Amino acid sequence: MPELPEVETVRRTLEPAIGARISSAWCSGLGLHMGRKPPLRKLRALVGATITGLRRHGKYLLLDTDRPQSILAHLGMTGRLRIVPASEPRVPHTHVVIGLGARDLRYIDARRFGQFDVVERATESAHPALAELGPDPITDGLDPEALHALARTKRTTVKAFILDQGVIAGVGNIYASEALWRAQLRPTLRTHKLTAKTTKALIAAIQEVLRRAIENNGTSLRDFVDADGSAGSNWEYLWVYDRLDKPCPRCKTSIRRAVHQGRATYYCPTCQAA
DNA sequence: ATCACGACCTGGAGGC
DNA sequence: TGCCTCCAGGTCGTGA
Repeated sequence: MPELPEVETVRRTLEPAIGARISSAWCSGLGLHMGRKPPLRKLRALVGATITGLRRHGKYLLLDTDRPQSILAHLGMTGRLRIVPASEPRVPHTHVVIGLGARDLRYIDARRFGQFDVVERATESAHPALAELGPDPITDGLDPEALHALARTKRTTVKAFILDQGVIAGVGNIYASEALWRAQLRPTLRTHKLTAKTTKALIAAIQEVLRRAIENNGTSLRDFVDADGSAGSNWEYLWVYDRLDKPCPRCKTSIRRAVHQGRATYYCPTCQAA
């Protein structure tokens, strides 16, 4: 579900939690991604700490505290972070509850593909989840020459390339299709065929697609909501994703769907010819 | 070493 | 109504 724009939307709607003091911690006891359980003892050790900031890198969210530790969260496919009154009943699949006085910060994740951890800020860049991440296209920017050089060393497709979190952090399956349509590149194009010019166009397309989605508070195709429970509106603005047989907004050809590496890809067979 | 695939989970949608 | 199959925004380990 959540790609960079959705995580950024969550980050922004969590900002009212800055300044709040952690009053309690609870976990369901069930494992999340790879069966790993959120670290209840480390979370309980943060009782009394104050939340001082919220950062995002790619699809990862970091909640900083006034201690040397930060809380690391990844929403997987169905993860949600919500701020709700502490009196509100827990919905099914609630896996972490961090009490903030009268409010709770709750992590809810039906499929349990998400991640939740406590990290030492001083060494966070060595954390397995963060160590291999590429640059964040919004906060770090993307260097055309570096990306072009990397593309030339690979034999994979351009779609797999931009989905690789070690290359670019934050692009997921929806925005990969959208960015490739915007850049007019065939998803199956091999990366070593990218030129300096098409690499630049690809970077511009990725950034435009992500920025536009952030402006629209993310894409809610099925069940994405922000920390206040609101759905994003970017689904209204998708050019190709989930638009099988609908007209291409550029040339009116029917949008096609193909499966690459087990993931659905939507594209225009006419104007994504390169 | 690189790349593509299946597995990990649950729920919703659609067909019969 | 109910059962069955398929599909889903992510990531990792496996085996080719």
